[in-house]
Amino acid sequence: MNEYVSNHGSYCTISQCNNLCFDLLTPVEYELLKSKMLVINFKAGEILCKQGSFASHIIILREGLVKLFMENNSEKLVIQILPPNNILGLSSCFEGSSVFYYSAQAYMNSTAQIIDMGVFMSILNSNARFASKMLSLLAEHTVITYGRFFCLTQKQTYGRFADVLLCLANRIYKADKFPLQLSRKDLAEIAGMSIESVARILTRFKNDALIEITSDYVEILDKKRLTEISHKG
Amino acid sequence: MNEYVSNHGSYCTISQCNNLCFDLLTPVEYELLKSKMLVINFKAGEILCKQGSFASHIIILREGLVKLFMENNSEKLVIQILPPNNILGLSSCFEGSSVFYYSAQAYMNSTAQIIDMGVFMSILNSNARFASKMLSLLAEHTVITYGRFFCLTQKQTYGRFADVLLCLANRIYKADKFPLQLSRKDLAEIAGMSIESVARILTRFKNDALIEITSDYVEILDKKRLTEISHKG
DNA sequence: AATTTTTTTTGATTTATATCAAAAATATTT
DNA sequence: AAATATTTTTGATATAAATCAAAAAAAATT
Repeated sequence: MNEYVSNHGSYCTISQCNNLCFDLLTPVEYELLKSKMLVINFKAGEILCKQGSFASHIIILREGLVKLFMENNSEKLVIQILPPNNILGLSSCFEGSSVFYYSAQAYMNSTAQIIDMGVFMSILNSNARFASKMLSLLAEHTVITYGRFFCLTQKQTYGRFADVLLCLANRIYKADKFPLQLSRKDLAEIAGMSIESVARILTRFKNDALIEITSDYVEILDKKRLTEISHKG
Repeated sequence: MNEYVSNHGSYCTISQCNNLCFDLLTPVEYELLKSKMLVINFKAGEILCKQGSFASHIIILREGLVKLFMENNSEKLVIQILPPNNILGLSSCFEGSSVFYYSAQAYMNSTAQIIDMGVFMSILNSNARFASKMLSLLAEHTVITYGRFFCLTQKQTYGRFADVLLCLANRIYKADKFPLQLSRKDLAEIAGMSIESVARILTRFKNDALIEITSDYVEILDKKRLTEISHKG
């Protein structure tokens, strides 16, 4: 089995684009960017950008935790969960496009830098290394989306949920024991299943001593078996 | 309902990145690129690139039809169907990455230009407008993947299959009557369902006078209702 | 502290769709 | 043209997971 396949799980939800490389900008470009940049605080539950609305800016999440999702009248799909130091809106950077293709909502109080799209695009068109870096970030993000796409379409509930737990531990909280800031509803949404299924899987994982879960934290007890479950699907 | 949501169907499978903008290159860059470029013919069924293998090149499909897919031991997910004049491998263009994250296989005899990844990356790092254009192409591709992700995870079989038919008509063949070059197995794979489900849906659509299908062509008779089915899911 | 509201868990039922099995149709080979 | 192999269709059954319903637990409000 090749390395990538065996890593589907860890590619599942979280981007690792931490280095945003404003150091690639010239002083003039940096000043220009700063002059068109705002810092905004979002409260838990607030919307950072809305699917279908005019993509007038690029957003860099600096603190907090955010979900990207698509929705229509009845359905909702979480595309990705974004920890701090990730950029949001790159997929709207193409000619003829001027809208966001997903919404972003804060799970908790969050801080973001908001950069004017026009300025961002003009810098892209003048600074090759910066543009390359942004291509690189979008590529990385896209690969993560592929992994999640595979996970949600090919694996069944236990495998999907094992993936979610591993992602939370490995990518978001970077610890095997982490605070439980997400509700069963949030988890269900991320894992693409019903709330009841989440409850059932949690009880099962708990009984099998794979995890410990209380009202305020989760601890992964048997990462090896959880990874096996993720791979089996 | 916003415009994007109502367009999920048409975003479902096919990229429209036709203009590849080698005209953005300087003469020197163009010569360099050409010197490191090969043209290769692939027979139906042949593999253009293999998931997990070293991404030593960027591929531009010039003729034919290709599917991009991810697979593990037992499962297979078609990420996208690529008509001619599309670029393949941009998602491997990031630092630290050197592998393809999907495989590509030709549905029919196809022709592709193969460009050395090192040369491609070095041009990206020196030509801002070219790099911007590539970012733009990847962004467009990513948005299409989002649409397909939504389709495959949120819609059920009839909606998904209506989407596939509409995509074939609108994006690939650009006609309501088109040759049936894909087997039921191919269609099932694209729509993410079993072959038997495809057969059942086709009989149903035929009986309801939505389409006409023979051994060598498909004709869409009622695009409006098919679109409704796609939207309802 | 008692009451109300919300969230979570558990059990029973339903449903969409896969799988299994076999027949029919089509394509390929002899 | 006949025989064989493959693909497609149709029907019956199985299954994973959603939905429905209600109880239990936790959180919020009075």
